[in-house]
Amino acid sequence: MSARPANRNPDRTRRRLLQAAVRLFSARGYHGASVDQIVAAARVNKRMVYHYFGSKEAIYRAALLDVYNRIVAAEFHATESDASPHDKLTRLLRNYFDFLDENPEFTQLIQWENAERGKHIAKQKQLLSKDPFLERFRQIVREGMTSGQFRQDLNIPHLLIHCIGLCFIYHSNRFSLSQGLSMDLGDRNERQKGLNQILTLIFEGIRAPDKPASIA
Amino acid sequence: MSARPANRNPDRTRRRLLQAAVRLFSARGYHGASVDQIVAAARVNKRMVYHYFGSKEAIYRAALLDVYNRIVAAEFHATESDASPHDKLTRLLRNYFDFLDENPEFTQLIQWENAERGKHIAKQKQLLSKDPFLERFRQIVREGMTSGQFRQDLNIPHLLIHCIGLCFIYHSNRFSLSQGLSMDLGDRNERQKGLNQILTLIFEGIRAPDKPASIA
Amino acid sequence: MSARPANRNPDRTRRRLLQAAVRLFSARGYHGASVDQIVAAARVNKRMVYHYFGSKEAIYRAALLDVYNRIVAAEFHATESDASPHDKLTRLLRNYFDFLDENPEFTQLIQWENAERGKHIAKQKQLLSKDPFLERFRQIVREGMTSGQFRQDLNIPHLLIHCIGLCFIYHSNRFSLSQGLSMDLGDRNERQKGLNQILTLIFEGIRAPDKPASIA
Amino acid sequence: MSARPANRNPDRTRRRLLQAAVRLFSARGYHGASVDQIVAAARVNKRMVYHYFGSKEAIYRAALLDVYNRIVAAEFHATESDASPHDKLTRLLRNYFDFLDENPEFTQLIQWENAERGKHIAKQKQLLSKDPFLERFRQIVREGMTSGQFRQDLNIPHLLIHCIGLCFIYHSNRFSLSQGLSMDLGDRNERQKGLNQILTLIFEGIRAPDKPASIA
DNA sequence: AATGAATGAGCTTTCATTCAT
DNA sequence: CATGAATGAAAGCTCATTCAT
Repeated sequence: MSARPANRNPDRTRRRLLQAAVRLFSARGYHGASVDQIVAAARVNKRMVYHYFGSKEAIYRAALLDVYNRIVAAEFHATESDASPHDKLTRLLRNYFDFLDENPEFTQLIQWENAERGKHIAKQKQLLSKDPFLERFRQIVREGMTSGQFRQDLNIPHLLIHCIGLCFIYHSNRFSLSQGLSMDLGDRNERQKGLNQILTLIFEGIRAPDKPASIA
Repeated sequence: MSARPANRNPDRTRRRLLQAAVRLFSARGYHGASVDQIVAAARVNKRMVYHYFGSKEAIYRAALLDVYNRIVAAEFHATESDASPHDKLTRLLRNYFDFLDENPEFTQLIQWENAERGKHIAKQKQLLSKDPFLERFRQIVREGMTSGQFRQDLNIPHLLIHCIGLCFIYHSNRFSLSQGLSMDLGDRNERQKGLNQILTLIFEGIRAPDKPASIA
Repeated sequence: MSARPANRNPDRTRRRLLQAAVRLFSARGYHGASVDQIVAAARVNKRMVYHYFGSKEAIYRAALLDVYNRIVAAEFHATESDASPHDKLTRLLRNYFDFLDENPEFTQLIQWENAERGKHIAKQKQLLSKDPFLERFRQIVREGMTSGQFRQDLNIPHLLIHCIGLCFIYHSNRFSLSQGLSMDLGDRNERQKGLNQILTLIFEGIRAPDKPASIA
Repeated sequence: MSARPANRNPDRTRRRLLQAAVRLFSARGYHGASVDQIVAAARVNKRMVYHYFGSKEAIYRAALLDVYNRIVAAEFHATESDASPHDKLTRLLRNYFDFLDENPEFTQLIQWENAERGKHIAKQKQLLSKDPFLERFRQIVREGMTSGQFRQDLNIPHLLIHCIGLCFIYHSNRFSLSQGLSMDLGDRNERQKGLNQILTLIFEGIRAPDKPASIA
């Protein structure tokens, strides 16, 4: 028979903390965001961070895991199995590009994390173990190579890196490029223009030498 | 016959501070590196940071400017004017890729700075005003388009972004990719393998449709 | 059976801080007293200043408010309603003079604050809104004017300033006057001697021209 | 044959420092003004403070002495010897009131110094030894007492304190009074209105009981 | 005479964390 | 489960002062 009926809501408290952590860590990085700011944004007691997560680093890793789960959930699976490798890959890349577009918290946390030389990723074994994008990419490229539509000498892991690089740069270096090139990469139309040329570049770059270009 | 001969050397003091700042800020970012750490690394009195630069943010911007000056100094000019656009571009991209390889402080500071949404770059007007890589890239691609060796429908700014993205990703996302792909992008050989495929990709991707592939 | 029984007492901590702040700020002024000195005097952790008040300036304003509340609490009300205006005013002035005498922290903080051109007072709206001394003074002087015992041409606000000035100077300029006049204004008897002449001065100065002097 | 002809001007340097010190110490007090601010305002090298004065406290005392010299220089002597004590005193008080009005640096430094309990005055023996206002005041009041125009029971030192208090309060408590009385004591007209009533108060207060009021 | 470099102690404030209730 | 008090260390920065030239 407590005086205050039910100010306790463990799920909500934890969820709020995690949301605030994702927001602030992605915006300011590990050192740039303080525990005080997180609990203020989540409007919960500071002690709760230690109750639910244990330390600042732990809640940071939880935030990292949370955004990773978003790309896992994305799955990129909506490709009909009877489409051509070209069409499948087009779709996959568009989906990936759009995912980055729509999930700036993911993009930014990855960038902070790489800037810190993967310090926290290394301690979080679950991470990146089964990125669906990676797996689907491999399958499709192999299929294209087997069917003879793609070049035979492709190094798939590096090609994957190239695709990621082509998409990622629009977010990771958005500010320095915008300033250096006097254009606004914050504009979505500009980014979509970039994506279209990325697709041309990739497909011209990987199609088998004797195959015609746009048939595939 | 002074007791301590090493005293009183303003140039050296300033240089040491800047070096230490470049090193620490590139490794840990603005919030991750403290003034105390910088002066300890530079082995000068803390007060000197404020004497020579005025604030932590000011020495950070000085560090940013310093690494920018390195890419300006690189110039990438060693291309013979009678070479083909293909050869020129190959050389330029190799030089750029190698520059990133050999200047991790540049690469990382750019990454931290973009992670902070270009907060400090915006205040430092000198920055990126005349990146030599940009200019040379434009010239060469225009030449290739004019001579008919490159496609006519290329969007040059975005193509530049693509090239930068293809090179940058090997450094910017090195740690998350290494973990996700179970390969070591810290290995230079691996990166050079990537660069070779980048060149293929680019030149297949941009050459004019009816031109043969490897002649250019 | 706790080891240290004195722990964990928020009221006491806040109270101690405020007391120490009043003491030190009144003795040394805003810039002359440091947070370190205040927490040392209060024997609490330095962090608590920011926990309870937020900043040095905020605890200074709290100290200012605290001493103001003392003069509000004084009220100066012990005047019988059937006494003459002369007697009432005598009593009021004696009470005010004695209040300044017994509350050097009030006197000094007001002086510091005026020396700083009222910088902090301006931000603290609660201050001085209803000083009881002011109100009672107005009432009594009006009564004396209405009854014809005081001059009709009195400017009440300025008369109030004069009374305050006559009392305040014994504290505000105590040190420069003591030195210049070779007398010790720190001596209470000396001050009471001054008060007696103040009363003569005031009542001779304000009584109606045709009224006899010492009857009233 | 020095390279720089004559950047040396010891008098000017010292004068600049002293001016800046008077300005800043009167505005912010001893602890509120820093040596850095003073040399910045004086636009001279910081070392010069120690060259010409020796320490921060020494230049503060020099500033104190400088403003004291201003009241010494004022002298308040322009009273014709054949005027009545009443007229002489009127003139003296007006001059003093106006002096305070026109020398806020004097007024404020005295206030800071008293707020610090005369800490520095005590070390500066020259100060206040021969304040001309004090001496002239004594003479005039004695003359009025001897001639029978002023009361015989006046305590001259305290009367002097009263006069100073009546004048000083308009400056020393200007800010707290302005707020408490909802009037602007920064306005010169308002202050002159106060001065007029001060004169009435004083002369009514001190004139001999049987003498008519306004003849003198 | 004058300069600017250099210093160590101290400033106000914020950090991540733990304790008591 | 939840709260707010409490802590010591460290943050960025300024202090008055001295040294070398």
